[in-house]
Amino acid sequence: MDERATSVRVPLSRERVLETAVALADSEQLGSVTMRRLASELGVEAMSLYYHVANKEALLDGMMEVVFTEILDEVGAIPSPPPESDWKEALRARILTSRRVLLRHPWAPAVLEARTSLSPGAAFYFEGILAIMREGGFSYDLAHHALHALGSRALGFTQELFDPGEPGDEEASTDLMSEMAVQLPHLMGMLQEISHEADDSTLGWCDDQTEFEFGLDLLLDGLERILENP
Amino acid sequence: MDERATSVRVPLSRERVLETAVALADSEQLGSVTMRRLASELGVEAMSLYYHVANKEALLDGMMEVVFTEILDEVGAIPSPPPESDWKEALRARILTSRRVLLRHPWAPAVLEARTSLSPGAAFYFEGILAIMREGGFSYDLAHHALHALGSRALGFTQELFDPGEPGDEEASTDLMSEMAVQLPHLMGMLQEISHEADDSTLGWCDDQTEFEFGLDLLLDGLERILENP
DNA sequence: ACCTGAACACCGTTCAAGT
DNA sequence: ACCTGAACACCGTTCAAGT
Repeated sequence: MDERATSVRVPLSRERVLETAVALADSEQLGSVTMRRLASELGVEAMSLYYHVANKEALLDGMMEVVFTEILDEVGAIPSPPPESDWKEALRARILTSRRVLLRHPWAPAVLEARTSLSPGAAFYFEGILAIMREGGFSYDLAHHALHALGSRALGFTQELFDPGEPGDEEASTDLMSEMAVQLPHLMGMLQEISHEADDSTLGWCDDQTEFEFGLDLLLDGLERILENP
Repeated sequence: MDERATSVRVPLSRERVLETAVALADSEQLGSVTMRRLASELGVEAMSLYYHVANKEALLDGMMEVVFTEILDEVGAIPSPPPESDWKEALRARILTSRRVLLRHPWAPAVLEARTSLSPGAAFYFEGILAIMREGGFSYDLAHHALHALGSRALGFTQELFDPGEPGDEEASTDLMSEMAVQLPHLMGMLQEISHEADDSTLGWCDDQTEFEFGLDLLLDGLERILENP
């Protein structure tokens, strides 16, 4: 039950610190990862962490390296693109693989956006993306534009700007609803139509995976057009 | 010089609190907006703020409402699209206007992404976007896909995942550089080519505005194709 | 080499109290 | 009605000290 009860105390190490931090963020949330809480999870005092990690920023960087290692592992499992192969399919597969890993670490996108410098793990990931693009005939210039256009989609995520929540939820005050319908007719129209369709969809209200792939394919198709008619 | 020296103390109000908070985040950074700091900026004790604002979360929501009011003001200044007009141009103009406002409030995207519920200001903004799409012949279903595909681009921003920094900066250790060139040939190739081109570009290293418009047009053109060949 | 206790300078927030 | 002082439970981090 209690790890701290084991007779031989496992000594701390940078890896153990980072992996415990990742597990903590996974099972609770990023906010739960404080130096004190993480230390207690490891059966140790907060200050001991500073022996293995420079400060909290370094801790977050280290957590991201753990995630990138996972991504690169899974992406490496994909057979590298056969020569002259379909760059679009290769990119799609790599990106959706990265997405699958990030879905296991929902806190990672927020950390990633806060970091400004390019970490080694990220560099290797983008190296792979660029290799596929070059193989597919992209100039460095087009590849550069493509990376910006994809943005976080190149890593398999987009941030939802809002969560429409359950329709008709929270009191469902008909007054408020009808007032909204008057002031926001199109928004209400869309929400109603979408919520109706949710009935025959499998993944509920807004199927994020479907939406992600829709946007991704829109961009990939657009890049293909530019590539073919420069 | 010092507002607190004026004989008549301007009483606090929700508006004054929110506007001061926005100004503080603009001139410094979001991290500078603490209850204590904001209070001292207003010549008041931290606890006084709680009379006008429920808590820090409500303060951030209020700050976003200030920003959305600005966006809606500027967007309203654009003549609403003449009937049967070009939806693509109308969308583009609206989105680039929102972007111009957000560039004045660089902290706003981060706050927006942290919030989960749809604020009134955001609702009105998206209502306008949807109205243009519907006018242009979008079904609610396509409009819904389009909103997801655009993501934060609908509001005029994308988050840069990393800042490549000055090339050859930070010691410019040729050892490190040549090692990177071996392990990351495509990434280095792209960065070198891009940095060369920066010389005849006006906006420096990576012209964000150009990149933003490139990605935006890729998506708008893609949507147009879907609309015309359903 | 590795871990710790005490302390510092910060947070957001409460509560009872002042005018 | 509006503002405040003192206090609480948290942060990350330092530093000198223990083994």
